[in-house]
Amino acid sequence: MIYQTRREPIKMMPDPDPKTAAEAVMNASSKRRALVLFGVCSVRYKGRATSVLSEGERIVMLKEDGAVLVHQVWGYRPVNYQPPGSLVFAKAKGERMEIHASTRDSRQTMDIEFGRVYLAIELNFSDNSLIELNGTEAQMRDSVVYLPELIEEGLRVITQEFHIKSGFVDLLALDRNDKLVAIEFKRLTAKASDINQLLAYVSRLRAISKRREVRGILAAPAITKSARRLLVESRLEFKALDPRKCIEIVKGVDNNISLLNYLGDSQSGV
Amino acid sequence: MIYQTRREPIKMMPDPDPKTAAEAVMNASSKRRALVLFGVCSVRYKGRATSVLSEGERIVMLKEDGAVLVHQVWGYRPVNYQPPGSLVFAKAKGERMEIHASTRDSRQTMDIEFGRVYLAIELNFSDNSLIELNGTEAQMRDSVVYLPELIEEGLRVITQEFHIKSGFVDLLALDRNDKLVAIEFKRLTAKASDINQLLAYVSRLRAISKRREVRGILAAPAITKSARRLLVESRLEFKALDPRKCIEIVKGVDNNISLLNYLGDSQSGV
DNA sequence: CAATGTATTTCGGAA
DNA sequence: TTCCGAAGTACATTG
Repeated sequence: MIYQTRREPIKMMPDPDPKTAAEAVMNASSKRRALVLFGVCSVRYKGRATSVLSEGERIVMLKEDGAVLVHQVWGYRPVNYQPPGSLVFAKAKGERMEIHASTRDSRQTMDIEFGRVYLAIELNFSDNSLIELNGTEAQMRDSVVYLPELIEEGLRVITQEFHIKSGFVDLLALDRNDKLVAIEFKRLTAKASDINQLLAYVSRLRAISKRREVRGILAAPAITKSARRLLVESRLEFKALDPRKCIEIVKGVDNNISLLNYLGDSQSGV
Repeated sequence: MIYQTRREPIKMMPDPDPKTAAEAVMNASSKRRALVLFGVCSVRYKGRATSVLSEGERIVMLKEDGAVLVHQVWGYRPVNYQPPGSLVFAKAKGERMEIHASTRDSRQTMDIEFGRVYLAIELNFSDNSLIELNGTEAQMRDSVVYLPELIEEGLRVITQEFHIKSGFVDLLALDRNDKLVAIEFKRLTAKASDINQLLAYVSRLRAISKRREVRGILAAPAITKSARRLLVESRLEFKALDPRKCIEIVKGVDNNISLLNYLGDSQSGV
């Protein structure tokens, strides 16, 4: 007979003294478990840049993969952090508890000094799910591969992610007049830097393929006014394309739905 | 006589039922307090893209400014989120608790469904500190403004953040031969896209200032091999400049230390 | 408000 | 490993 111990998903340690808190950190780290701390701390970082954050009440997350995040009670980003793969140490120092985290190459180090820990929570969490994301730039590209008419009639795709010195061209195609077409996709409103990117690719392609004329098309849901001016001036083209509408096309192909249905929806008389 | 209630920085609610958990969320939200939840949840997002994340044990942070972060026990980034300024609602639904967060324009919505909440913590935190960051790109630029010799002898700065159609030129200067010099700073190893960016600015400047010759200098701690090839081919120049070394120069100027000290350090016989 | 570029960017993918 | 560009990017800054 096997007695299965009931897994405790969270282990709470309220108001630990510095020594207990330090042990909790070292213990969680060695077991590769996540630990969340609530308390008063200051933070120093030294690495690609340096930073100082004076004392305040914060949330500190030590993750299973060695990532360390210091969160304030506002904002999307951690105010301080160490990337995944960091090594974590902790020790009590009088009335304070210090956490030291460094990347394996020790080029980046972060030091958190807790003047007070209100609560420490060790997590024995199970989570095998990965997020499924739709509406990406890659799906915009795929939808045009499946349905080149989304850009224009008579377009034939040659290749994707074509490597040239200046970078990767999202999509390379030939138009009905056999001109080479470089297409750059953007999920969001296209701006000046996006035009520059496309222009660099087109210039490069023109240098490579001197025989053939080269067109450049930016496919995005919208474009800023100044970016459009730059685009027109650079003799590039814009094609409105919404990433959300591209999802159903990619999904439709995945589900073996006939492409003709989509053609029927988007184009009359095809 | 005033009786000051002792502020409770954290309020723990272990193992709340769905109704209690929903009330905790609504309550924290109305008081503009942060709330952290530990439990089993699934997440759906619909907005600029769409995403589905199936059930798993996670940490959910509802921040004072309306930001909502769903963290897995690994990784730097939240697996799902809503940006600051979001509106948060919660309700019990049978044995489950649902949190709905949407941006004010309701263009982005996230739904979190909790099958179980192990623990909810309301935070009454005080944190007035802002991070002080050093070694930024802006400081690289400033250090060259103060000490143009960092790039080359005889350089005279004209202006910073010069707006042209293609974007902003970090620094515009004249060299000893009165040629126009566009300088682009990068904190990290420069890559192909950075060369393209500089090249776009230089081309634009050449179009504007037809009289004067225009040089383009990329100042960064390092450059990738292929980026260097592209740079040389584009007749642009590279100048090694470490953002960490720029800090002391900017700081030195702030502290009224004579620039000559630095010149003495970095250049012999000046 | 729109527009632009940085970020201790992180992250994944391809050569 | 190096290198590249996307990101539900967020964020600050400037016109």
